[in-house]
Amino acid sequence: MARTQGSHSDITGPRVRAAALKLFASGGYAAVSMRAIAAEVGVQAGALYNYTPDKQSLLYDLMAGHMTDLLAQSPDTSDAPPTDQLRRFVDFHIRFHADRPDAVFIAYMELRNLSAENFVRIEDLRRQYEDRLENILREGVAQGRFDVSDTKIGTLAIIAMLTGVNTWFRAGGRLSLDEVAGQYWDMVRKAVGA
Amino acid sequence: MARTQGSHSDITGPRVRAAALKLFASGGYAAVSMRAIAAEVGVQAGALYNYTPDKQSLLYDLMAGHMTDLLAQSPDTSDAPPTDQLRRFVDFHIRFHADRPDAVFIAYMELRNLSAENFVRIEDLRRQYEDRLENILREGVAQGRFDVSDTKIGTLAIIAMLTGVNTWFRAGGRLSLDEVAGQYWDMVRKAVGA
DNA sequence: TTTGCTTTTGAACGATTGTTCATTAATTGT
DNA sequence: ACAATTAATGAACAATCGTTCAAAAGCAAA
Repeated sequence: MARTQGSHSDITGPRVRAAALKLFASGGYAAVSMRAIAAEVGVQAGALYNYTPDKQSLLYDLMAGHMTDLLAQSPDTSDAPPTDQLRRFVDFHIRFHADRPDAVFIAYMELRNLSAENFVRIEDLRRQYEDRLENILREGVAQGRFDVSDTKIGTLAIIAMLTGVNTWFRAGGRLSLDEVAGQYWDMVRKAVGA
Repeated sequence: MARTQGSHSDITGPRVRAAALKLFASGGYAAVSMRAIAAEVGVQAGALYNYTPDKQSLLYDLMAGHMTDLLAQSPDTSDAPPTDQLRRFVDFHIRFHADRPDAVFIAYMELRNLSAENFVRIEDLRRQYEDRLENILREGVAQGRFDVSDTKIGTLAIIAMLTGVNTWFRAGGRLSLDEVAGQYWDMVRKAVGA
């Protein structure tokens, strides 16, 4: 056998990325073989190389795509009051991350499996995202609305706290996403003294 | 060659665990071979099996040891006021984790590489630790000293925030551990309304 | 229907994996 | 000095790894 009935790159390509996302998230990049990804898609391992030059690029593309989406969709609220900006940031972060747990998991867990060049690219995107929150905190402090003694620490503390939601939140559980977002906003608001 | 000069299980055993800790933390369990661990120790791969039945046990023993230490050393403050208990918990958590970044990293990142039975054992230890914080929050709420609408969420949010310190804190950096611990306590105190 | 292009197979490559074990050397106890 | 025990070697095992590629088969346009 060779080419199979109904095979088409427009279909197989996305399925390869979806399979890699799912398996990398559940098993870890190093523990997932190209043959396992191929089996999830329903092809032989060799066919994957029509869609990625190698395994490393498959990981990098998933992570870069995720971080790019994060930056593209994060709200631009630069003319609103700092407290409103912060509230919208918290709400966006929780909802964006709750929507794509696999991509979030990979973006946090597989950094060490990136090549050196790919690592700095991803870290740059992450820093850009953190800077958006830090700018909000700085503006709030400058306007005397927030009480944060070190905005860098505040930024990292808030992001760690918010991203931690992904370790336990499951849709359909005890709490709705609205309730979770509301309670985290309450804690963040109090923590920055707003 | 066979047994080497000066070789002794009391020396090699700890070195095997130390090498595994270091390499698992930097490269990830799945990406580190038994031969790489052996090379770090300075022996051949076969010699490792005098100290562990298999690679999986090596990982489990490291994680179980870490979690057991965490529980054994966490302060028992059950007769102090909730605010004091929380302050001591925050301080302990930050310092304990800052002291052993490799073990912390493994305990959070390698859960999925545990066998099913080992996973539930480690998760049980983690839940015990979280329960200690939640009991503090509950007591504070019951006494009207804390304002936390859901103590389970509050527990997970605080632990995520505190453990996040390990992703960026390095001894000798811009901030001392005292300063970091102080600022996190400030944020936690405000977040729970104490 | 023929032609050219796209997509996949399936076998093969050398390298590496975790683990076992007979052998050998160093150490310890008498 | 000798015997018993401990600790390491190094070769070997089957399995699996990422990747390549000629061959084959489906598809689209003429």
